[in-house]
Amino acid sequence: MFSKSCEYGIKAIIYIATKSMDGERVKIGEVSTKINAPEAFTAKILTSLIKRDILESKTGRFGGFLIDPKKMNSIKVSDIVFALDGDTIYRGCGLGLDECNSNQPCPMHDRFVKIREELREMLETTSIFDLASGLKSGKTILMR
Amino acid sequence: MFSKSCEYGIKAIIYIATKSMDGERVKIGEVSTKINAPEAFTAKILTSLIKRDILESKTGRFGGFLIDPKKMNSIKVSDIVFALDGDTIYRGCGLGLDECNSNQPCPMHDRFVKIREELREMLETTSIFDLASGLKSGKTILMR
DNA sequence: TTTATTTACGATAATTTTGTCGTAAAATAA
DNA sequence: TTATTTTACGACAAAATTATCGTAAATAAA
Repeated sequence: MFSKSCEYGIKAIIYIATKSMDGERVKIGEVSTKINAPEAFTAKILTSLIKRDILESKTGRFGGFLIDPKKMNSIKVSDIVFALDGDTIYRGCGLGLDECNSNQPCPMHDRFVKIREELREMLETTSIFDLASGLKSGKTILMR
Repeated sequence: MFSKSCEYGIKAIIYIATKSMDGERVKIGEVSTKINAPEAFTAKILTSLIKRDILESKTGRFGGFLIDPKKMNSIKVSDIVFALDGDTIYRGCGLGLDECNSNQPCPMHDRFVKIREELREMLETTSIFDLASGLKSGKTILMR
């Protein structure tokens, strides 16, 4: 479904958000440990999410990553997915045709549109706050 | 969503099915041309689908690929997807956790289950006959 | 049996994705 | 200013996916 980068990115953001709720910055080593992902790879992904304004960082002592709590409700999972995987998951043809629409549909077009729209709707209405709250309360986990 | 192999595999099966409806065998060159895929790669994919009993082939003159018309209703898209991509699309965690279920869910588990179940249902109820009929009647296309 | 045709198979290659490493740059405190 | 800590960045490496190629095996016609 999603690339590894995207899976790691979503998990990292959720984890950092729980910490930011308490006003704590997180260092990359802690993030990668908690989401069970390679440290350097995670760092690279976070850098690209910073460029998309999804989180902030600070270098140097007492530095680390954080997410502005005021933004947690407006940042949606779809924003992270779009930043890391682009929009093929919403817009692309399920069978890989360059152009596929209701005028010139691939054999699975109508069936796919239904699923994709639900997926898009789900990702666009699920906020970082929603997901971080579940993790913080212990209802959900990021690794087993 | 699906791997390239899977996209090619589904398209190839649909195309071969339309020909088999007319009792015609198809050669690999024609298949790859009609689905806009590399010939040798397509051949390899079809070989693995033959091993899964989804289609048949015959070597030599007047050889080629065919799908038993009697099977077209019982072969579902899910069978092709499972043969080529496995079952991670139905069973895997959206965030890549090795174990993720309602007892120990990832933050997106419940939301994902809903989408995945619909996807699974769709793939398991869509037959090769359904898709080949649409293509044969000109309602749908395999390349632009 | 010989020849022509077509798929089967295994080795190899190219590309993309995933992952690693070393060093630069920034921030802070002493 | 200097030392320490932490992210930023770019080059590089490994692994997985996608794609190609040569030859073997099968089939059938001549």
